[in-house]
Amino acid sequence: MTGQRHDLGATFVRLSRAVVAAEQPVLAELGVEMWDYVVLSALRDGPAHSQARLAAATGRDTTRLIPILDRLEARGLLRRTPDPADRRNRIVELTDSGTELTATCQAAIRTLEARLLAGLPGDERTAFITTLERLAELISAQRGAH
Amino acid sequence: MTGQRHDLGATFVRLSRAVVAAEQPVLAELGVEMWDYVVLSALRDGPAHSQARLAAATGRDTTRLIPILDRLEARGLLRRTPDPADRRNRIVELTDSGTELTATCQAAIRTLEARLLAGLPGDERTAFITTLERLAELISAQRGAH
DNA sequence: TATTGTTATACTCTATAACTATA
DNA sequence: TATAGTTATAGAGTATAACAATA
Repeated sequence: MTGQRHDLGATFVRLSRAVVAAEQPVLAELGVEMWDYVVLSALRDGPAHSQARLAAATGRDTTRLIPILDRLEARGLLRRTPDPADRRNRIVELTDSGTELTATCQAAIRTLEARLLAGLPGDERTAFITTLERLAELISAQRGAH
Repeated sequence: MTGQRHDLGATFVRLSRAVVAAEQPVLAELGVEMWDYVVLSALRDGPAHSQARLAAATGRDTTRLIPILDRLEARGLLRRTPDPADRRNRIVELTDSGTELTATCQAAIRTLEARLLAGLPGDERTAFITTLERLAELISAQRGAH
């Protein structure tokens, strides 16, 4: 008997919805949808060697990823080039303008998050973030082992 | 610059999906879907004075709630009775068998959650849960004030 | 007339299954 | 033949609008 008041899952879902709802207008002002941002962020640290890998990294399947990539490519934010080593694969990478927009978005998101977390004392906040990240990895690992 | 590695929203969404995915088979074994469980849980502490309130409490709108209530009522897990004071309203409450099943589900969910959290040291775990609940309330309040 | 619950319709999102090209 | 990407179709989930009962 832990005295937990709510279910963990319900609380996570509730928080997710609240945070996403708060983030959407911030991104919309930059002309970016939530899933655009997820894809751009996934490419921030370097190109994806195939669309399949990018889909796995972002939690979408390949078919749902395509219209997003189409849109972002049409806006000149990323490039899809066939991999010379295996021309079935498309290497996906940010353009300069994509890198710039991604940084702008991320800064805006971080500012918002700081505001959302402002009600927590500083040390509690950092401890929370640390545990949260650790838990996300732990649970992902458990699922992987299913 | 906080040194956060991932976006808060992305981490919450990732965790939500992982936890829900883990919970679904546990509930399915009891013949309960996720949204059934959300509704049953909302009624655990007492009847809802109208379906509209129940919808708000569970984050569904009234139209989406109805088929769920139909199903649970047909299974004899809850009752919808017109409020004598205003017969437009339906009071929704668990039957005895609904109360029993809800308790069984909740116990199963709590067991699963304990397993998911088992990788965290005890004191870190309780601190995390405390902050999580507090943050959920904080952010809900901020949204309410929009 | 306004509101609760209900039903019916339309729309969006997601998943499944074919199709093209490379290997 | 197998795989990456793409396109097309079908299905589930969600939202919008009309309807009946009550106030």
